[in-house]
Amino acid sequence: MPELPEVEVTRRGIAAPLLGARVQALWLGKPLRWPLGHDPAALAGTLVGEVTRRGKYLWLPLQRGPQAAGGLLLHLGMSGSLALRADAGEPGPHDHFDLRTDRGTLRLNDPRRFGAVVWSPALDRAPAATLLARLGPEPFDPALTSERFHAALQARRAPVKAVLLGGEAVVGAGNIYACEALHRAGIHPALRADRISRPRATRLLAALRLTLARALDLGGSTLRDFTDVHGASGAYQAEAAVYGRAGAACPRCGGLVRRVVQAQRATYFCPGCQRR
DNA sequence: AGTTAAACCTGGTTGC
DNA sequence: TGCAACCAGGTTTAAC
Repeated sequence: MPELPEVEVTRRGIAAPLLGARVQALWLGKPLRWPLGHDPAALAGTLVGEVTRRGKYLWLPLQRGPQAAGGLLLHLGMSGSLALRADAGEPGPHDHFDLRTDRGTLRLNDPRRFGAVVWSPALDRAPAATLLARLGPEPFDPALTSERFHAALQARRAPVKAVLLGGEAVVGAGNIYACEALHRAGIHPALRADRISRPRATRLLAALRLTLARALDLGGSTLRDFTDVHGASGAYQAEAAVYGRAGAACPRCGGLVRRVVQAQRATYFCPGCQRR
């Protein structure tokens, strides 16, 4: 699930209430993608700083008095979501991490356990820096110009859909928003990235930004598991033009939406208005 | 070097 | 109804 909009919706839900919260305890359930890499008890008494996001990762900095105490790098994987509650109760079968603070419990629910919570001494040091090293520019970074985006596409011979998922030209798009952005831009998902003209690259970047911004407005997409920190579902999936709509009519041209498989992932597109 | 497949894990849906 | 097969929002790691 969680693509950039869902992760950002989550960040917005926890940043203010957790700023300055005092950590009382960390609780770990079943193993996630990687071990925490730190003694949970050693983090009790630290204060949470400002939660930030990079790509689909969240960073919760911790400090002990004036001293930085590293932080937690979180990823929601395919099925993860975070909840923040004053009285969280006992963890359920798919709850695998709690950050218990004096402002409530931040709880990770992740049925598939592709998610991760990793302690790192700093955002720019291992292991956090290693995990973030390959990430391309943020989609809303003004420094990501259409020139730079086009240049990044020119460097890749893979299908543009796969390049969007790769996150090197730009981060944030997962399977839903890559399909939706390509549809909005009128670009065929199988088109080689290096065959995309400057004008079309400009159009694709704009389409991606519009798609992600719209999803943010709607609280993200909820296919099954995702909810924001208050338990609310996203609403974007209801207005998806192509994702998950194989055989249905394209809202723009009325053609039939097709489902194909690219790089082991389902791709939905409209052959009528997405051109090579 | 660069692209592709396999791996991690659980549960819901589909089809025989 | 039962059960096997397939599918799902991601990303690292290993293999061509």
